Amino acid sequence: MHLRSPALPSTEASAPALTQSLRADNTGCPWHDVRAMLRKVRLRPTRQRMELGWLLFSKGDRHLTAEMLFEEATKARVPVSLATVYNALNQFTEVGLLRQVTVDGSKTYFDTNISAHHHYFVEGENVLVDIPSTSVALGEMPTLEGYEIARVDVIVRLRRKKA
Amino acid sequence: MHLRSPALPSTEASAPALTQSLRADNTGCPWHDVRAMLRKVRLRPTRQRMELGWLLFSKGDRHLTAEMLFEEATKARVPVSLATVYNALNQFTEVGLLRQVTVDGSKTYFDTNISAHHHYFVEGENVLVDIPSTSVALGEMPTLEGYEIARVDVIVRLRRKKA
DNA sequence: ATCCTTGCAAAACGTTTGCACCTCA
DNA sequence: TGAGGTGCAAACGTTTTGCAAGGAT
Repeated sequence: MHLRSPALPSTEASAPALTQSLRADNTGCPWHDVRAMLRKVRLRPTRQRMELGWLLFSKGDRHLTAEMLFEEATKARVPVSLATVYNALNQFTEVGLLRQVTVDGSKTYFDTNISAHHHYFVEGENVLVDIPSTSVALGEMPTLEGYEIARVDVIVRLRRKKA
Repeated sequence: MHLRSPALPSTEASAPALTQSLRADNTGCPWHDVRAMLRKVRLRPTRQRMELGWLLFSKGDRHLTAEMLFEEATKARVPVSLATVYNALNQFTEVGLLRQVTVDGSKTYFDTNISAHHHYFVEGENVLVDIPSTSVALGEMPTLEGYEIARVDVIVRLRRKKA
């Protein structure tokens, strides 16, 4: 899975996520960055979290499932168990380093881009692509009394146009 | 689960879904309606599908999981297996009588309101509430070349405001 | 020294499927 | 009667958890 369509803009080529918000202090040394990042959110900089953090945040904005990250770690000869990948992803999400994107109920995607934005989801290919937040104008959103808006998720489901 | 908050508008009180689109031919006799509905979509009007259709569509717009519908059937002394509930919900969705709403990856909700609209999701309570389509103004939506928009899902996540 | 994290395997969860029996047209 | 639906239990894929061993401060 995770086929990248030629028609889709590259989502992996934007500015490294390490330079964003919580993940500031970019000095050019990735190891230092991930360590600083982990310190900032009060997670012990263990070898596994460092490696996973590096895999996640050194390549721009990404949309990964636990399985994808696990495979990537395996290919990169980073010894880590799947359970630890799940743990790390959940912990990173809890402290706001990642954002969960729910798209079809079967798989959970984690987005390294934690700024306000929405998503294309390409049906059949199961690829998530960011929509720049400026492209979507949400009108005023009526809130229910006693409640406040925690987040607004917009998913634009695309299908390949038939010629 | 499925707690209904007093602050939320009743979602079960709108016009019976049976009167909508595919589910037209409302003559006031529910059994006749469900039977007609099933005939229209070429599904055999078996006892289970009739009962489930009745439970689903005779109470206005609803957001149910398979488990919820199964419980409801059980309480109503309708003998049906969970597998059959899943089958029926999936078949109803395939033929356009229901719409699936994915909200958090763990459970799949089925919405009896198949017209264009979006949802509130109340965190913690796990309740879905329709947002009238007129309340949300989506700006122009850039499509990717070679693709067309299949659907746009908007989920406004609400949390209880702390006093 | 203490608490936290890891890895593994097993459990949990929602959902789907295989198959014998039943039922609707 | 025959295509198709049902029920049960077992299989499934994803995610979580319990626990013993290892690592961080």
